Amino acid sequence: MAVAAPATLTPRKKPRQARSAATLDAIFEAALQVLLADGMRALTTTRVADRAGVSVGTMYQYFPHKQSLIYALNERYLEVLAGKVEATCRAQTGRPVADMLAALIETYWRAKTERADVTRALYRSVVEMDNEALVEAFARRVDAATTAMLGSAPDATFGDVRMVNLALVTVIFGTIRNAFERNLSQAAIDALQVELLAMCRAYVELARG
Amino acid sequence: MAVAAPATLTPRKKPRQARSAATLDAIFEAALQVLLADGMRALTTTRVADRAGVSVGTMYQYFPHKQSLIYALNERYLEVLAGKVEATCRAQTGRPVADMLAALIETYWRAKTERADVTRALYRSVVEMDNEALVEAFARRVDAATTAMLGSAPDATFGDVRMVNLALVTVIFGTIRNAFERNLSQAAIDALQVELLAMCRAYVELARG
DNA sequence: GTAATATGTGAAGCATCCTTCAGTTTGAGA
DNA sequence: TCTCAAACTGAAGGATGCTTCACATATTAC
Repeated sequence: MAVAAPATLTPRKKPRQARSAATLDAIFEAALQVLLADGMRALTTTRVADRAGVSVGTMYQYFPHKQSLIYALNERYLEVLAGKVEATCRAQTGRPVADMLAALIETYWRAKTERADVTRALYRSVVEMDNEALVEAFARRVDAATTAMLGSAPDATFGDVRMVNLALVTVIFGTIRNAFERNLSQAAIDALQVELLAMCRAYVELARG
Repeated sequence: MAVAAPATLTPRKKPRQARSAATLDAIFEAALQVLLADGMRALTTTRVADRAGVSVGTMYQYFPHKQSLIYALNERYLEVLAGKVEATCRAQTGRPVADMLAALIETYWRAKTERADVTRALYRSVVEMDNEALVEAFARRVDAATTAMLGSAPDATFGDVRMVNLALVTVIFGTIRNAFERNLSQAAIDALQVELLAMCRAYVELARG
């Protein structure tokens, strides 16, 4: 992420020995597991530390407070997600718009599906803490990648690429999140993906010069 | 809402005198204000009671615990929202699909815009507490209304109305929520609404028999 | 006017949980 | 091997906040 994390949310120190790097990983993993198993409510410092097999004190050597742990957790997740989207955009540069759309939707959809539970759990933690800046930065990064991709399409030139891009990105991401928050059957979800793609393609058909 | 609220979330008693009805209103209003001003974090029983001008004990006469208060708050909000959507659907019965879509989007969009702050604050409270059942019921209620509306269109018959409806509803609601969670300029938001409508219309054009 | 019921009060109990720190263990370099 | 810094420990401090209950006040019914 390109955001300079607020000073208060910055980790206390970086690991210097292999041992402590492992500890840090264990803490992250434990936090995620607790979040998954028992939700945000149960995400207490003691519980995370216990599951990570370390003491609370250790956690406080890396994070000045609980919130910074959660912040870091989200940072990690969004980093990976943004990376995936960017990779897709790079791979689709110069290809037909219809392909771009399919690839973008597929990437995002799969990222959510693969670990729908993690997605949901983390999303809750984002809401609870004030991590809007993180999400904002993620959005900007993705916007840049998709706008560039769309601009490179050989079979379409848009009057206002930025507008078309905003519309597509908002619709796609919003729809996918909405789809996963309702407890739909797998069949319904799959069908929805197809419809979403159809809708985006129809829209682009209209919008291209 | 059609959900039978879980026993643990049911209010303790119903007001019998005008006095206590006013108290209840004050409590709801206070909870909303606290939520708006300082977020979920600050929503403590004492703070809500203070702002409502009653004592904590009074709150506990109506709600068995904090969570049930928040549950009731969301119930109220979703009730109003669902009512608006249903009204729109009724009004649009038998009209051209294009009009239906415009009306549905307009209704939902306006409901969110009117009090975007309330919407956001409440949404957070929904996520934090486990009020998924409430949201689920809301979704079903809206689904029923919109499906009926779509089925009544004179200028379109759909192979699978339920599928088309699911797609439209998911896209529209998802997009709108996503739009309001990013801090977009008013201009961008307005433009997005237009694009969303265009997209939905293009989709329906494809989907109708 | 009086009894019965509804409504309201708020200090105190109880539980939870974040955070610190003085002290111990482990690892790296000389 | 020895020394120093890094890493780790976990009991205890301190703060917050939910919930209760014995009591006070207001309203209604008779």
